[in-house]
Amino acid sequence: MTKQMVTVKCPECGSTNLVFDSDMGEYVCGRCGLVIEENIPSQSAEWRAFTPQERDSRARAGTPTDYSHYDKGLSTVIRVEKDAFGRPLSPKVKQQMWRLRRWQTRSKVHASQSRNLMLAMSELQRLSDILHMPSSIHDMAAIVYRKTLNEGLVRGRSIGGMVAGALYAAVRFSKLPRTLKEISEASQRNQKEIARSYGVIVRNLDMRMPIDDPADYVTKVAEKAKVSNDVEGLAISLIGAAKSKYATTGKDPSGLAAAALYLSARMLKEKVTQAQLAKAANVTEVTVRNRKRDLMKSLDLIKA
DNA sequence: ATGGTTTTTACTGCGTC
DNA sequence: GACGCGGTAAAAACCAT
Repeated sequence: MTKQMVTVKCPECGSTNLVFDSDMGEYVCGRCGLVIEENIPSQSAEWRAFTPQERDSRARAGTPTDYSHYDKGLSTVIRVEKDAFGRPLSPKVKQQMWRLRRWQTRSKVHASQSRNLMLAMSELQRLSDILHMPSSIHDMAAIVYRKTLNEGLVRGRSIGGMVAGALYAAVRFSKLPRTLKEISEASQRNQKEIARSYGVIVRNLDMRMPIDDPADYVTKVAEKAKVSNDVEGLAISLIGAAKSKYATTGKDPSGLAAAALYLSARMLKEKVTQAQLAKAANVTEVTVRNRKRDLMKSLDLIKA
């Protein structure tokens, strides 16, 4: 087993003491023990295996790998002193065995947590697939979830809700223009529950969330409504201007994005109807109009 | 629970193609 | 006449207290 230091920071505890374990093909944080797998392929298992045999019989080519794999497939007792034939082990191997056993006992002690994680991770995978989440977000959500589990925050709350909350936290943290609504539709829970989970996570894990910027939503809405890049660019600068003039707080960011796009399109003589933009932004035409009025007022725009 | 804020629903009038 | 646009009033949804 070769070990080498790497320069990456542990996403969980910030320690730079990450160790690469080539046998397992994963990084392990020297301080908190978090396991991080390199290059997680975005493949999911659409089945759940409850026994190793079941897993083998249903597996596709290639193992679904994922550092969130709940128990690393360890299900046997690891002996430290002797090998399978009763012969004593060399010191080097012995050391390996200790290490393995530490992991194993750890996962045994936390058997219920492992079970929980397994369920949670397959749910997370499901959501990520539906929502086409980038793998970086998926990973981050997994880490967040692990953390909430360790803090005992899941107790008394539904796993699915907490998973969705963790995912939303990852999304918000990375300033991705995804709404709570989208996530709640993918998971089959109401928004309130997920919002509550999200709140619990943010509060207890001390996550500092960047305020969500309407400009981030412009891209998304623009794409959906199929407007040109010129319009999109103008809309972003419009929002930037409005932001510096107090006019954007407390309003639905996607509505604002839609309004900015509408104004920009009109200035550049591109034809897009309010209805199209409203639909793309998942708001009403009325909201688009209201935001448009706000924008015009705060930016002293004359009608074009 | 309550009150304040924002979004939605529903409806109306105006201009244009 | 249908369509896009602008507005309003009232209901509904949301949020903090």
